[in-house]
Amino acid sequence: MPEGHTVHRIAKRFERDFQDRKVKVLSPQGRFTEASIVSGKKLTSAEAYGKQMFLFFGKVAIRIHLGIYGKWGFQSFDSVVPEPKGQVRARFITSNNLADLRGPTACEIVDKEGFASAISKLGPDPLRAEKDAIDVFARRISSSSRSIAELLMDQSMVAGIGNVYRAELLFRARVNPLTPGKKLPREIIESIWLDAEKLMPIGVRTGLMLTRDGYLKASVNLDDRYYVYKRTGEPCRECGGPISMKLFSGRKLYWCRKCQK
DNA sequence: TCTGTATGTCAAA
DNA sequence: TTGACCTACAGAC
Repeated sequence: MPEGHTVHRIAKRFERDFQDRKVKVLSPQGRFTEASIVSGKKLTSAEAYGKQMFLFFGKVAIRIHLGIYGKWGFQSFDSVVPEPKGQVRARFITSNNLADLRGPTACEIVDKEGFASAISKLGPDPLRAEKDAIDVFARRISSSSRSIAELLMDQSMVAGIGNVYRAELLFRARVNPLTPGKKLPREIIESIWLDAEKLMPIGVRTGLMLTRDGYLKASVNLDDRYYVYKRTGEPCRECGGPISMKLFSGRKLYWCRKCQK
């Protein structure tokens, strides 16, 4: 489930189970030919920036982007390392833990410059609580004539939001997704940012994108966790009208025409 | 066994 | 704007 919260969650897991340990790095599938460059070295840190994760082995890092298919699998073991199943691009092994990476868009070694270059392309990340982030976000949004729906998916505007959080944040703000950024009042833009800062940590904590009010109550059925995402034609939870969907910039955009005018 | 789908990004047309 | 990338899985035949 690769929006930003997933990547931050994975980075925490690497900190817990792999950091400060010597890690064997392999590529069972064979396509991560650079694995040997860092294999056997100590993992010094694991950092998430938006949808990208950097595993640092001293001066160099592995940059990983899950893309749309990418997934991680974790296992603990006592003595015998389990055989890899399916297409494992990269495998990380300590004495008792392993992590398998499948189907990433990016898995490559970067040096300090490569790391700097990658993060320089990103806007502020609501999960990194950077100072002034809300101002940077508001300034960028309000200086663009592109729609807010496009802008929220643009990683140079804000890092870590994807198609699900986009749909849900815009519904929660009752904003029409096609509104140009520069037409949005400043307080609405700021409220979207603050809402992302509120929702995304819940995603990190639970591993689920829980976006409805009351989301943390045990009584909420997981099938009912979204307001609009993937609910085409179903009744809006607020007004009862049908949820709309259209392909917009190649991605499915969901919204309620009545609530999000 | 085959088809469709997915929380993403990039390059080519 | 479209296709390519690339993996697993659900559901239809």
